[in-house]
Amino acid sequence: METAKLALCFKALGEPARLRILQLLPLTNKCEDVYNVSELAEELVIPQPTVSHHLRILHRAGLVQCAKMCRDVYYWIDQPAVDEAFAALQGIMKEAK
Amino acid sequence: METAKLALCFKALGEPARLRILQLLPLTNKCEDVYNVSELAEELVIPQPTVSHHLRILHRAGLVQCAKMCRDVYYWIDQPAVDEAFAALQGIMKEAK
DNA sequence: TCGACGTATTGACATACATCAATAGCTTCC
DNA sequence: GGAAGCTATTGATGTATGTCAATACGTCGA
Repeated sequence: METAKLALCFKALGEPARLRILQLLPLTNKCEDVYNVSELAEELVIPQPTVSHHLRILHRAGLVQCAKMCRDVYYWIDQPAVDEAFAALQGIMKEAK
Repeated sequence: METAKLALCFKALGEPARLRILQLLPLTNKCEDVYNVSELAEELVIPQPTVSHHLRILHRAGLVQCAKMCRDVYYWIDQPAVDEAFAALQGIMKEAK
């Protein structure tokens, strides 16, 4: 992974509001009883557009995926992508002699 | 680890310039032939104050340590701290049902 | 078709931050 | 003691970004 994309991943993770969102997202798309965006906003006591903004950043970083179901949009964590980011970081750090 | 400190770690990692610095830092403080700050700056073609600024951010996040040797200051990666940050992220993500 | 609901976008605003030049603080060497 | 070298700090500047209100867009149900 190039460093620009890797930095994008960590930048996405470097915001308390987005970490709070990740706390509420499922690790797969197979889960039932999952929050849609509005429910996330209500749960976090954060305006819905702000939550949508943060989800967009997480999605652009490739850390979460989403699917539209009827009127709702559901997001979930792309755990392999998270693992890959950390592996890339380890790779960068091990370049040192 | 509280989310505020965790976000600080990832914010520190979310900058290409700082990832480039990490590429040059050793994983322990036992290494020989290691760059001091000025040599890092020269190697990266980044002004020395800018490198110092980034090192400060990495240090405040707890991701690197430093030691003063004579006139030079040497920085190295605190790998246990990096691992701990990733473990904390995994813990946050696994809170989801 | 119209209204209600869920989500994304836009615009405005304040704050955070990366970057660099200048320079201050220390340490070492002559 | 003074010059040179290494690092950190300060100040200035432009850009990036988090936050929110307003609203547009799309979907569903009556």
